[in-house]
Amino acid sequence: MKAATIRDVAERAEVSVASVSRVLTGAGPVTPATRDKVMEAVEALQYVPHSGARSLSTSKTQTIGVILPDLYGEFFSELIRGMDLAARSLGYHLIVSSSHDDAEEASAAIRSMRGRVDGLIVLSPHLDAANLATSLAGRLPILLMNGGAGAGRPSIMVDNHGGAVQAVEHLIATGRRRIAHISGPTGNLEAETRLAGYLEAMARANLPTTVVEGAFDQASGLDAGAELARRADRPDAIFAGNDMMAVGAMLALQDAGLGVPDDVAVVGFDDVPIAGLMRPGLTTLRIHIAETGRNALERLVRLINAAGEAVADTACEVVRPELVVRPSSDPATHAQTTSGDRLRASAGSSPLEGENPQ
Amino acid sequence: MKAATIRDVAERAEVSVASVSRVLTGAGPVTPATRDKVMEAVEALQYVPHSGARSLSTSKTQTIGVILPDLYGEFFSELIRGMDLAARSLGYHLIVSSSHDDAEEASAAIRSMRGRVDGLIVLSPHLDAANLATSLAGRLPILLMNGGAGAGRPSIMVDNHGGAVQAVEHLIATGRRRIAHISGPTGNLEAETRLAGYLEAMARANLPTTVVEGAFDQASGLDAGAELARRADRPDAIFAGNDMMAVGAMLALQDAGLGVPDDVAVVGFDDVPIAGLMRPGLTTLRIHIAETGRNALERLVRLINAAGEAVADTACEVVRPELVVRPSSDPATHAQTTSGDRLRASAGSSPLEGENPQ
DNA sequence: CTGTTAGCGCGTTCAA
DNA sequence: TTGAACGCGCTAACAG
Repeated sequence: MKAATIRDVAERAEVSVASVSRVLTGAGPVTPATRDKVMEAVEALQYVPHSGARSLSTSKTQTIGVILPDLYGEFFSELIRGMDLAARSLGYHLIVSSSHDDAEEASAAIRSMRGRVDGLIVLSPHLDAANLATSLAGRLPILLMNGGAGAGRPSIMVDNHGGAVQAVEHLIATGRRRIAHISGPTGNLEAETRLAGYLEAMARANLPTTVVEGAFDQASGLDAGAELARRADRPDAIFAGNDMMAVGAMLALQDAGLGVPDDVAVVGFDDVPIAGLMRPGLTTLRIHIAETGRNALERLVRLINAAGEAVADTACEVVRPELVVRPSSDPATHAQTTSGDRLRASAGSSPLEGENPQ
Repeated sequence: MKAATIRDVAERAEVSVASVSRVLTGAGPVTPATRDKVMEAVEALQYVPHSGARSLSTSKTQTIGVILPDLYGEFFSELIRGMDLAARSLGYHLIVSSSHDDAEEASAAIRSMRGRVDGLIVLSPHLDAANLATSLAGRLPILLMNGGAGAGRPSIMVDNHGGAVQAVEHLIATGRRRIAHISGPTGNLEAETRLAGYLEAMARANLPTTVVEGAFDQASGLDAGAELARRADRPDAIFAGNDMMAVGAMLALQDAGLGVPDDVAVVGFDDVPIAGLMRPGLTTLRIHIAETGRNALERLVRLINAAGEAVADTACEVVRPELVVRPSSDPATHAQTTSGDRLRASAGSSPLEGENPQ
């Protein structure tokens, strides 16, 4: 009744377990005759190697862990999709662990990964957690995507500052002056860097700043948008710290009877799929999210394969967001986007398209 | 340089490995004195138990595998989010494996899970794969969510037929008569059941049917919507097989200069987050996606814990979708939805809200 | 209460 | 080319 082991196969095939192992792993010399006997037994017994046991003896799990703060929203799901695609093609499995708000939880999650994964990708927007990660992981290869706190460690980060500056400069260039910012939560590195970029660009242009703190989700964007809409010195543009808040803000503005972009322009960050589906389409800073995920995973695998020797890869790779102008900030783009091309482009802009989705 | 093992800890603490194990697992009697010695050594050596090895000896991995066709779109990400939340609170890890278009790929994925997981949740809209799953899994507890092909197996399925009927009846009740359907891809069980529901409801009302096949993604919804908009006998309502296609169709209609819902009403299926964020808000059939995911995981864990004995759980749990009327099908709801309440409700309608999202 | 030992299932030397 | 034996790191019996 129990699942067959390598020993059962060996007995039935009347060979040693070593031969079975050699046949199944493809390594080592094997006579066609014994190979056939083994394969026959494997078929008959419906044998499938126990990957846990294999891992223990090879000390390779062919699994990589992904630690992230949450799984909510399109940003993370796109990222994971890219990672999963890469993992599949490289023969790796993906084990995800989310909902790590604070550093303590995150480090516990990291700890529980030992012996379960060959490497880790850590997305932690909290500085503390990032430090903990590097120390707790021991000799486990780690790739940081924590928003910039991975000095001297292999990492990938988005140029949040540069992106924010681009956003603000775009708004200024299109004639906006009272530009408000809906920031991400305090303590979040990405959020703080984007805020800093906004402040710097505004200062450089000698414009007054307005900041409302959000929480990187739609609801907080809605609240912030509503608040800004009520103000006496209502802004003529809003730069939100991410797309989800931008979407919320846009709805709040519309609900308040304000036109986007006529009364208020809106710019987001990330270019999640929904950004191109909103009406008006949301101007944003495009990160090829899925592709970035794929890239991260591939780099980690490279790191794993080079374990020990080449510690040369200690660089921080920077992803430069690209400004995508859509109607939410520029009425001039309205015309182009009345055809379906925009949606198609939006859906198919990444090399990593899903197949057969439901 | 290598990570410390239980033996290293035992040596340093001057006790046996058994005592170390007892302290760490909490099982078995231990003197406070030895406990302290062990803990000291654990601290000093930064020891973390090797979960792979532990799994091998306990034959429990504390990991469950999720096999799904794709990771694209909000449906799956929401589902996984719910599962992940439940897994965390139950002390389980989640290993996801997607992009299994055909039955062969899916069964390969299932096979590779042996020895790596304690149970499996399989979402396969292909009947073949479902059958394969049940046979390939061996003695591994399995929960099917494949759209209805899990006769006699623990499974959860959505009442796709009933949902489709609800959608059509709603459209008829609001005065629509030329109701077209954008179906999911042929061969997909969910798609076919929803189509059947549409056909049946239309036949019952003595109305002529129009069906355009889509692929459950936005792009195909866009194409289908454009085609329907061009037709001489343009429909006055579209029921799409899922929300993503409904969104695409809505954009195509708007791009064609048609008003939603004035010229054409649109209804989707699933109630993914974006449904409530579209303008107009999309009428749809709500499945509490994340909650369903959580429920699935909890049930599988129950199955795992009862392994062997109670094979009583062989039921097919049915999730009944609930019609959520939004402006895309009913202008009358416009008024209520100009306030932010709708968004908030949409974002917070599930008990499973994410925290600290980015 | 503690230590010794035998597996868990597999890969992998090392002789033969 | 093959097979016997060892070890991966840990838990769980069983003695002491």
